[in-house]
Amino acid sequence: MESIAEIQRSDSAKPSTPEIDALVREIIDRVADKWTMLVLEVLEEQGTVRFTRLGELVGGVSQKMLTKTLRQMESDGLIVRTVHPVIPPHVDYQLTELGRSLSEAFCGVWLWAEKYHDAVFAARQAFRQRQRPA
Amino acid sequence: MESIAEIQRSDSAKPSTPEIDALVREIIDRVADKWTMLVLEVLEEQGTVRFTRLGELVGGVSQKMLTKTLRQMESDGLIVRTVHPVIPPHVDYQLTELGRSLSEAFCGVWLWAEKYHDAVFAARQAFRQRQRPA
DNA sequence: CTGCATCCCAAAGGATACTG
DNA sequence: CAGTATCCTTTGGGATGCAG
Repeated sequence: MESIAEIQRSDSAKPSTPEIDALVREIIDRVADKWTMLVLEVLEEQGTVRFTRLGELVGGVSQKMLTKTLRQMESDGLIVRTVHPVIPPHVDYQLTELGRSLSEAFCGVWLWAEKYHDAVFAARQAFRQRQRPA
Repeated sequence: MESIAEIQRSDSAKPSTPEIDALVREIIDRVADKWTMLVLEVLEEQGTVRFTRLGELVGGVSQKMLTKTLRQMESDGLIVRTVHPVIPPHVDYQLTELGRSLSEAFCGVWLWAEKYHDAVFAARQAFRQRQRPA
């Protein structure tokens, strides 16, 4: 197993073996999802939330995608889904410890967006100008 | 319609006005993109990289999506695109200060993925078991 | 109320061929 | 080399109807 491949990159900042890299990639792909992040944020702020309310708070999500996203997050261990066997049905969602940790990790991006959105919009405008030189 | 709904959120941890919220949402939508994050990471680690090499390092990206992603990132002020007018053409990309700051912000998610990917996979397996009770 | 199933359309994305 | 243009497949996502 000790091939040359492992030795030659001892200066790498991250000790990413190809296999770990693939795993991490898989997670990033999954997690770098619009609805996942928004649901995560809502649950972080609101605690325990019911299905319909969650859809309202997220905003602009179809119930189809909401269901899909929630199932996926549940499968990934980010949230717990609790069904109260009453009529009418009552289902609520909340973050797991894992979910909270991801929310915290993503917080940096959120703060970045809050801090630099105007810089981004300015850059876009400048870019458009550059593309249209009369 | 709702009457009290607007007043009751003065205790929110984040001072998000509806307008800022929409802007931030827009940025998150844009930035919570698979290829954007991967390109960002490659450029963070490698510094200045050429088009083809970038595609190789990112891995699994079609040149169509790579081009699209790069254009978008350039427009958003995350990267600079430098064209060297030689034959054959030589174009390289590097992060701007803004791009580096986003990379840093996203670093938390990266570390999260590295730390918890096995927890996620375990959760998935447990979930599958739960769904197949005989 | 919560969601699954279906139909259907629009957008994302891959493969390939071609150009400066 | 660094794209653009084209075609085609996959996925996203809205609408509706229905069940528990």
